[in-house]
Amino acid sequence: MGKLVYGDSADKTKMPEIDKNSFVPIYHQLFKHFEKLINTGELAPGDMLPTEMDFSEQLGISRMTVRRVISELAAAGMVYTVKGKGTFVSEPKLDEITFNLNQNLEDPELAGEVSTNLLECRIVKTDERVSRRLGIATGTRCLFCRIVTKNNNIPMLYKTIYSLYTKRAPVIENQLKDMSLTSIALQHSKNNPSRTKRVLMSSGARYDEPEVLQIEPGAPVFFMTETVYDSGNKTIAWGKSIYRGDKYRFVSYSGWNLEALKKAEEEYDNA
Amino acid sequence: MGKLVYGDSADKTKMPEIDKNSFVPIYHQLFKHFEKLINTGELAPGDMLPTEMDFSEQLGISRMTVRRVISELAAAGMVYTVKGKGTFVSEPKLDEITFNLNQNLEDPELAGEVSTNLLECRIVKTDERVSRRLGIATGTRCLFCRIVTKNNNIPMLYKTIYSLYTKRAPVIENQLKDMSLTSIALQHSKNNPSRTKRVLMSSGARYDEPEVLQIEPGAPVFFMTETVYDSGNKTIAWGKSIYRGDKYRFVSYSGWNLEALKKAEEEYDNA
DNA sequence: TAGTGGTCTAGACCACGTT
DNA sequence: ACGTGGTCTAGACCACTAA
Repeated sequence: MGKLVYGDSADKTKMPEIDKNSFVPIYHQLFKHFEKLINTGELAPGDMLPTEMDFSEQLGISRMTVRRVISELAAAGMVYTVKGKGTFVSEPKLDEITFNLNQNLEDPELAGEVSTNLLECRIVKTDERVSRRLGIATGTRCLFCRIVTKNNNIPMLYKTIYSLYTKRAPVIENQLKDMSLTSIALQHSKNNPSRTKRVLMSSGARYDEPEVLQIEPGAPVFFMTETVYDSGNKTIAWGKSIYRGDKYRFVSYSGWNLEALKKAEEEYDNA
Repeated sequence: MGKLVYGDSADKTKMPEIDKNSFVPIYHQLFKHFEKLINTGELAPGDMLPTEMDFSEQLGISRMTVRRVISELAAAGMVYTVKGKGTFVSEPKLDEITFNLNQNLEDPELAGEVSTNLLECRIVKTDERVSRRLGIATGTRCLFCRIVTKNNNIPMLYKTIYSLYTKRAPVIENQLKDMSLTSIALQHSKNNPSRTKRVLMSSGARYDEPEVLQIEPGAPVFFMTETVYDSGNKTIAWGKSIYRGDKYRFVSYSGWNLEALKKAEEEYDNA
């Protein structure tokens, strides 16, 4: 790896220009400077950054301000610090594979008229099978719904949900549009949801799924279960979602910690 | 939501005890204090925290130290700040669904003897189809491999990869064990990988997949493509992975206190 | 011993929201 | 006018690394 010490004789030329009177905070100017150097490869993985004192002295800014920049770069995964040695450029994390489901629901491919059909919605007393899933006594009152989401009138997603019905709030069909299991649980259970667990599987369409989603039996689908817990670790809702395999795909990008970068930018934009 | 202002008359009783002489940094003690209050629900979403000055004065610590704690809580998503108003406890983000693939590869369910079989591995000149995928000229030299990963001698995962072969490094079979596409690209391409894109789909086994994975044609599988780019946005490797649907499942937790949830489940599973 | 990052202080001034 | 968080300073002392 490069042992290029970015400082040495080239100090002054490599130092960024900081406008202290700008409405843009100093730490943000410095952050952008390093973000660019690292992304363009001018600073390669393994390279050492100038020391905090170098920056402080040569730019005429406080060491604490320099430290803020470095800690934000570290949070973004772009650099790491070693006590007693210095600050170094990280290797990009290429094997961190995380698929975000929410992004996908707003996929441009899915843009168009989105509609939600409530196929069934009623209060049921749980049978043994559902009771076991929810970890509650058989015969407990539950809200039971089956919902299909369509895009340009093509069925895309089929949800079946069970939620404790301890609040006895009225069930309003309009409110169920785009409703997630957590918001349904929030509306109908006295216990507020505080945690969820989701399991994603690959499966073939079965039972009533082919008919509802208008696909062949056995056609590829994503099968996801959701379990919603309250703060006491009690299950208050359970649901399954069937995503048409020919319509949904999950995308993951990795490299530099893009989320942290986005966050930092959003925070700045909001401020 | 709760409008309980945690401060007011109860200030002193609610203030944490800080040991300034502890080897544990003050900011870490304070962070743990709030993490606990928020996880146990003593501080509920919407509640306002004491002001930075309150802490600074009543605990006898610097405001900058208090600010560090708050910024770390904010980075963890537990609180948010509003300029001119105060610091407030966030709602847990229950609908942030992210499936992490790496966790899953170390799934306890998959524990056992893991072996990697190299079905095929040679240098090829790319045909038109592969060239288009890699965005390179037809006939470019590429490393081509087909790998199957077995667990207790049961095939679980079937990978096919293409990587630019510009480095002409020797291909050592031992090194291919547990090798990701990015590390193969790193070894055999002169251009260092800097970004990857992955697409996850639900599919049915086809082509030679049923035979390799010892499953029925059409059986549910996760189908994932990976594309590796260098810093100039050029593709340097491409691969597809077929995960047996009956063996792999992706789990996602969201909300507060994820560690506690996992623990509780493990205890339940063991019981 | 000299240099590095890690923690912490006690102020300063500012922009913003509420009263 | 006042209180809030946001930015920034100019120091201090510490623990760790390396020569």
